[in-house]
Amino acid sequence: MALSSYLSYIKIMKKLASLYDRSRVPLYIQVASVMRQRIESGHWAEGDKISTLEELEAEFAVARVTIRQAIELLRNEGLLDAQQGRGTFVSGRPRHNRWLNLANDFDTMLALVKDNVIERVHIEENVAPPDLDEREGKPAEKYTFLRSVQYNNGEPFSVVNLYLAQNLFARDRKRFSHSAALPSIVEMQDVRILHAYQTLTIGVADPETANLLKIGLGEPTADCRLVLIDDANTAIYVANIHYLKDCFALRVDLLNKGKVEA
Amino acid sequence: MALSSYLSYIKIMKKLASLYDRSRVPLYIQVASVMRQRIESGHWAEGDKISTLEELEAEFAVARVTIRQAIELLRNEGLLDAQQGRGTFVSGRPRHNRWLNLANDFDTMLALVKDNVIERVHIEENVAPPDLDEREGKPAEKYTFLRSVQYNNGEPFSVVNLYLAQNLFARDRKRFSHSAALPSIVEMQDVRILHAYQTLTIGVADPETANLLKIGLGEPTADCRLVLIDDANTAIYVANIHYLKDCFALRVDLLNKGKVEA
DNA sequence: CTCAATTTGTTCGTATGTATG
DNA sequence: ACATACATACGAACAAATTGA
Repeated sequence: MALSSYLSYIKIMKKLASLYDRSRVPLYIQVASVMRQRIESGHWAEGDKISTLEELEAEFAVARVTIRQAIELLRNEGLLDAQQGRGTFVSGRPRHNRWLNLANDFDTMLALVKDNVIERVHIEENVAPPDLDEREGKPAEKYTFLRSVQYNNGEPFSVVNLYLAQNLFARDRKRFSHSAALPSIVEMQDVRILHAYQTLTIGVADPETANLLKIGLGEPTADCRLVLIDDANTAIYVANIHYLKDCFALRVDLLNKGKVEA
Repeated sequence: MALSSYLSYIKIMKKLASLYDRSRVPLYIQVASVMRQRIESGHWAEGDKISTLEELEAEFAVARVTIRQAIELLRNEGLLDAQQGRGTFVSGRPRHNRWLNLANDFDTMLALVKDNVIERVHIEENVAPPDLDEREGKPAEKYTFLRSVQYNNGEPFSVVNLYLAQNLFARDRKRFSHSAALPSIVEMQDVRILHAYQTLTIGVADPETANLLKIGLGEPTADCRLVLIDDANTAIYVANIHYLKDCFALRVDLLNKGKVEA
């Protein structure tokens, strides 16, 4: 059966060439993500008529029904409005979520943390040290592990997993248990912070984080690791912070030596 | 049929309570993402025996087959090795990709860009200005649009979409067409850059970006926008850069006023 | 007003993928 | 491994609404 095997070859090649082996996420969701981005960025402005189904089919190289599924998703989000015979229109813009400007110097970071509404969801004393990079100083003997959730307008936007040197925690259990740790540490006159290493990467939500932030497992998050080193080269504060991917931006004027713009 | 409607109610509630309505990404992929993260972060170290299927079923609250699908994915990536009767073991770690440290001040940015291997994939002169934020100065009359791809070890890791003021481009077409624009601009003695606004966010790959970076549509990327403002408050350089999510980190010592660590 | 072109909406059949128990 | 249910995706045909000539 030369013909049929040739046909199945075509079919397989088509499959391989498709976008599908690169991500395995349902196609209509991928398409919807891109369209959502176009609306959010203003590339498709509110009130605009977007491309026709036929054009979108061609652009994304998918079937009509798949485009319609994507549009249906965005309709439910209130972003699109499809009208038979007329076209599909942009009916709204996702609420602007980039209200949080991440800190880029210590003072800004402090100011940012001070206003945080936090909820401690877990505290455990005398735990073993977290893994540390070679540049991140030496571990203290014991730590207290604190997990908290930050809220903005009642919505969770970040989860903090903090290892705080046990001796520091013991100095003011009450305060550390109920409010942000950073200001408390800074106020301690005898604690000298020599370094505050911050590392920002893109990660994925593990089950706990996903639950606390109310997002799906494996969805991307902005992961910020903050390590404070004291004058004995001890990592007294090791925080892994997971931010919702949409809630923040990191704005800097590179010519202004790290000063953060408002 | 009171019973059957009750049963379907149960079914629906179970569905709603599941992780599924939060992300719609196939469950086994979500599970695989989390397990991949654990390996990458060292939480599951190479050679370790990971939890049994039963434990994983319980932890993720999914069926056994779903766990096995996730494990199968990671087996194909060479990260896991399942042996009947013995258990499942970590057999490798995803290649360490965080080789790129994003710049946080102008000089570092320049140094970083100078070594870039770029490939221009598109050039178009005399295009209309891009959308500008109110803080991003005034647009020039015309721009040249340049799209390029950056490579590291033959692998693409970022796509740059650059709007360069037309008059600047015209001053050295050849050089701008084949190498990074930033150094060329800095060398122009009569061009004074007053601001270099950088904004980092998490975005999603549109079709062009996905193709150039060889990733799936809608996968997360790190989006860096860089706008240079000259002494006439004109945005002479507007770049939207999409980085692969895994290739970079942004490391800063917050106490060292924006200086970037090596 | 009618006609034709355009555009979205609906449906069928088929194949494959996902998830449970 | 199996049986079941439902989701995803394609292609194609047809229906219904809108627009403008």
